Amino acid sequence: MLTRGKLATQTGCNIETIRYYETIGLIPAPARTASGYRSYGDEHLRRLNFIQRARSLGFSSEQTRGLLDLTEAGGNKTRADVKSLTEAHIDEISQKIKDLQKIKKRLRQISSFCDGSAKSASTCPILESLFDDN
Amino acid sequence: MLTRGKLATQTGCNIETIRYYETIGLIPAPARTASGYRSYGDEHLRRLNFIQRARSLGFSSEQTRGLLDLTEAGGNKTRADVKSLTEAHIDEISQKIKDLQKIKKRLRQISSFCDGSAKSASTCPILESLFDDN
DNA sequence: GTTGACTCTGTATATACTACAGGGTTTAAA
DNA sequence: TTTAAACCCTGTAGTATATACAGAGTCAAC
Repeated sequence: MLTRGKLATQTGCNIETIRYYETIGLIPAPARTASGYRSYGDEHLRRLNFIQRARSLGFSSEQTRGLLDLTEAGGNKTRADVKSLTEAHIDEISQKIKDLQKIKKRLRQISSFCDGSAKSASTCPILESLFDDN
Repeated sequence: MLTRGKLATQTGCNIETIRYYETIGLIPAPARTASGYRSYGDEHLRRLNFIQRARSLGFSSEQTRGLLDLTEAGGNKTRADVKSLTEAHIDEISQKIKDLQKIKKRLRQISSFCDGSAKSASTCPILESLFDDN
């Protein structure tokens, strides 16, 4: 249904990256046309969208594979296995959300401070706080 | 105050990565002892902690530098500049949080499904939904 | 004052892409 | 129907972001 180029366009993924993901086994090798062109379906589209999102959120290829593997535990994983893996991922994601919210809070302070009238940003005392841990 | 090794230990950053960040200018070159050892202070510690966090959240080195630069707009940026940059970062971060929340929601569904009693995970119908966009 | 842990620099390797070259295929206008 | 643009194929090279290692110097403690 989809050529590699169309898959790239629809996902926003670089066309070469799609081939790369195939070589490292992150997306399955698609069917080929008679002339050898790759032919992708909706499954590839959804999978690639998920991979893109996970990568942009700081998950490595291996972590992303781990998330994807939850969906295809081919009989060798029990529900208990999947559950504990899933819980671990949930904890990790919760931490990421917390970290992002911290940064967002700081940025909001910066933004509202910048509503002031001074010309230069260099005198802004709140900026320093971007480094803090709270 | 801190050697490179101690900075590595306290931040969880690989010791070689610290040198790398120095070569690409992500952290400033620290003072040196008489014998040439790097000597880091609290400023380096906080900056490196922030870098680590930002990188783990999917910000590139350049994006991280952009966030850090907000704190040291050396007179050449107006408050309006800083504000619009900051707002853009806030939007980006909000999107990341949304994406993480979506994934987390799906993982929670998986987790609660796995409380069922069947032995194999391969029959779990919810797993498929990990790929969806909602 | 010697040994073990640590640091220095330079360079090599790994991971995750991204780009390019040389050639075949598809599409659509001339 | 030919032919030119646009696309796909493979292989390979380059870039970004680390990480590891080798050989030599430094520090701390026993």
